Amino acid sequence: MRIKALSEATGVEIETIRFYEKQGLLPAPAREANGYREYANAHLERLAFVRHCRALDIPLADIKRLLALVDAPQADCSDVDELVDAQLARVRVRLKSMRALEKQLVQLRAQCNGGHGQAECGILHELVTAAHGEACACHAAAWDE
Amino acid sequence: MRIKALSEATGVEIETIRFYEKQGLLPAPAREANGYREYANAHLERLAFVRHCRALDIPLADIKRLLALVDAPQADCSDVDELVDAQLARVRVRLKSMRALEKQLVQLRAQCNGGHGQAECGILHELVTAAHGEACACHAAAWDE
DNA sequence: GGAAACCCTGAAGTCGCTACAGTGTCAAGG
DNA sequence: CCTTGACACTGTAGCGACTTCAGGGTTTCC
Repeated sequence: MRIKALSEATGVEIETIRFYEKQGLLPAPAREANGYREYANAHLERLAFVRHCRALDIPLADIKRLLALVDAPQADCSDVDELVDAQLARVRVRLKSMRALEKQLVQLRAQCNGGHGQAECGILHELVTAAHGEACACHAAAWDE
Repeated sequence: MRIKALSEATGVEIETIRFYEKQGLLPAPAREANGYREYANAHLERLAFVRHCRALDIPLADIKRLLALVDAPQADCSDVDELVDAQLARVRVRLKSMRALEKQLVQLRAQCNGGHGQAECGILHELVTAAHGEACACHAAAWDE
């Protein structure tokens, strides 16, 4: 199949497919006489694998390592373990901060009680004073000048 | 105060401060005779505002708009509303996908039951077959070579 | 034979920093 | 006087994972 067919079969944009090839995540396919790429099913599977990993937010470098392990006949796969653990840890850290973030935004949003045209916008006011508070509290220095 | 004092007062790295200036988020300060930047309290407050917004993961372009609104005498601030809503929506989308992500990773992690040296790594197997399933199910085309 | 749809390459742009290279300034210590 | 060290400056390149663009070539259909 040609690149467009592969793109449609996997839902991956054409540019991204070429990008993966350049990055060594997808083996360079055979070429037709005119130079067009010609993909086989193996490419489709490998691309699907890459995308599945990306959906798990695994970085490209790590996916490369995983691919090497998939290809390896009988390698010790404790690396895979580690990699997934590391990924899970990263995700949990971000999850935590995103939850905090949502909470703050909800609170902020509540500041605006429809008083739009007014001199003082609740949200802006909140943002400014919160920022001010942080600057003072966290690093109590340099207030002279 | 000089750039280092500002950096310490706000916890923002020096390079980042200069970067914000270049991006137009922080007004260019006065210079000493030797060319060193000389910041006033207004800069500190503005920088704190920017960082507070960044902590809310608001993109720099949006912060720029917020700053314009802070400066505007009596602008209609329904823009602020919209902006915060958009930000909240973005955060919630990401939060949702991160939660799904965590779940998948936990499940994946459970596949590995200590069988490291074996021919089949549970995790790798799972990744490969899951990817395969996706490619078939979602876009049932192009399966003829 | 002309237009539309597809394909190619290589380079640059995105975002929000971070790091570097190369240089200049200034106060304190030997 | 000279050196060391901390601080400052500019401009540019790098990160990750794409996306977009410029400037072409090919195929197919009418």
